[in-house]
Amino acid sequence: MKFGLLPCIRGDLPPKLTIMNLQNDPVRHHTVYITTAIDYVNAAPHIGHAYEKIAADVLTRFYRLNQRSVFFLTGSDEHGTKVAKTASEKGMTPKAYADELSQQFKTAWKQLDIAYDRYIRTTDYDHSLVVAEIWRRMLAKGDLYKASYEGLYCAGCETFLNERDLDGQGFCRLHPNLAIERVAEENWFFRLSAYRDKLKAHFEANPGFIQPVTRQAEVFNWLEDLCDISVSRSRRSVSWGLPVPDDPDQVIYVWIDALSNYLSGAKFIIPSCSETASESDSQVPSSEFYKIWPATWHIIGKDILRFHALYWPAMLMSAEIPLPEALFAHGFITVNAEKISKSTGNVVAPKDLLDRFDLPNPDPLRYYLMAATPFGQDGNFGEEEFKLKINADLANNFGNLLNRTVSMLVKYFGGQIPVDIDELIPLGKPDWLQAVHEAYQRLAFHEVCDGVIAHIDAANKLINDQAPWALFKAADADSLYQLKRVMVTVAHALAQSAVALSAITPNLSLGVWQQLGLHHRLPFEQISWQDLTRLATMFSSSDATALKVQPGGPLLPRLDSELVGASVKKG
RNA sequence: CGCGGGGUGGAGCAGUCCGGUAGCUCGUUGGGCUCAUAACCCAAAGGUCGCAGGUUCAAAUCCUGCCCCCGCAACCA
Repeated sequence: MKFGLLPCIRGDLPPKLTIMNLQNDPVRHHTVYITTAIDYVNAAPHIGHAYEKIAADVLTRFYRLNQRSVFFLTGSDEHGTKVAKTASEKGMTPKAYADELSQQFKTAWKQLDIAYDRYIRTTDYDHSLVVAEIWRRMLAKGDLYKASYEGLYCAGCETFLNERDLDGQGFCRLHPNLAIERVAEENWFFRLSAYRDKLKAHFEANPGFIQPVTRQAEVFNWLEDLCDISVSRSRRSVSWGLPVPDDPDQVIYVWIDALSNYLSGAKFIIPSCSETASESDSQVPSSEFYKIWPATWHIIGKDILRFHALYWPAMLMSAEIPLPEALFAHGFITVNAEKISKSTGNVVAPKDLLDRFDLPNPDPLRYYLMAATPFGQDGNFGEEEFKLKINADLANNFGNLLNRTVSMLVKYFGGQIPVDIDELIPLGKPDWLQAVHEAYQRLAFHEVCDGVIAHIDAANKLINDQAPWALFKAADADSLYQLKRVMVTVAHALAQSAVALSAITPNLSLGVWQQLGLHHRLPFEQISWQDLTRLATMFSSSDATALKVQPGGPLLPRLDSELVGASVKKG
């Protein structure tokens, strides 16, 4: 028996959809709202968690670079049986345990320069108010009903399964070693099936809603047998969770609780000063809410697409709240081609990884994760690949270009960037900046990296072609003028590249900016993407004040082989 | 009829949705340069884009069938 008490109606699938950018409207001044999945606090943060947060952070920094107001939310999911169980094994209260783990996540994100605006915890007070409010709205809409039934409960999935979810022996396909329990209890259900047509209509009207597009067919498949879902548990089976309003024997099911975090994070309810005051004292939603909501991007893992593409929009429709603009489901990464798992011992804290390679800042890790795999596909973090990629792109190309450029500017011009030239030498593809910008908007971060590195390549080639050292040696007027043009062109390319890549490598980009002596003219924090096209004026004769480079040594030391001698695997 | 991902020069990968000279990094071979982080630049070798049909003027890309690989107890994005 399906847990849906209503029959499932099959219907036509939406036609194949094409990608469309809904997020690029330049005239929009509404805040860009970016969220990540909230991490379950039953395990310490690892590189897989970090991957998603880095991507969201990159996107956030990109929008900020474009002078958009951005609100970036991340956080943790802290309710549920597993947390309560682990906490009790450690002799802690669930809350104390969640405090400890969520602090670990916050620390990890700080180490990776994840610049979130709020870290939400599902144990936050305002979140509990939001969940209750959403529940009441869904109830008032008539979309929640109580039903008694006997269902097949899988403790591993923490959910009830359909017959067809079981294998031939009557076990859950995902958890074949766990016995399926026949549970009869009175639970609350959400009338998800009633939203099938509305969801379908929404997908059709908003072809960019589910990204990447390769995921759309999967969602349409699920749409076919959309059934009502159980949204509560009895308190005796799940004690650690938010209570169902006016039904204290029931605890709200994890997804209603977890998904609502996106509303809480957007200040759906701002609690009164006194916690004793009821939320009814406040305006709901708060006056701040629609300054942030709807979400521009929900960045999620491919495993939770179902909940975000179906349950979440239906919940919002039921609660009469506008839907988010888009979801982006990324892939999973393996470590040295192995799935991240405790049993293989390859669960590595991001900080440990930085330490192992003796990295001065998280930029190489951020860069590798963004550059090595198209966002949306599965990827791998391989130590050897990491070392090669970082050395090739960041040390040998980017860092070394800066180093040789600054060195020559010192040697030939006493460190002054010569500004008395008429024009720069054409370099690279004319529209490369535009292409990179467009790649950011598509979350095609690997294209961003490729595009910037290609421009840096072009600058390296220019130096070899023009041989500044020969021009300097020739010392005639024409040669010296050409020498200036070459050096300024390269410095300009470096500056542009640094800014273009700064969403991914904020620390390295700042280093470039400082070494070129640009920081005093235009503080790095104040640069916008629009400045990139005007940057040339800083290097032209129209601006008479000379720029002086500030040599700072190698931007990023090469990763030497002995540093990776130690395996990522830990005993 | 479980679900999903993938098979592109020696290695690792883009490109596939919207068909039109097969691209990148590493490696290999030869050469160049000396400003620079044993770096950088040039050139060369190396691919029947898993197989077989089909559509088309044209297929890595679209359609059909097939083969192979990977993940799916728990931990776990």
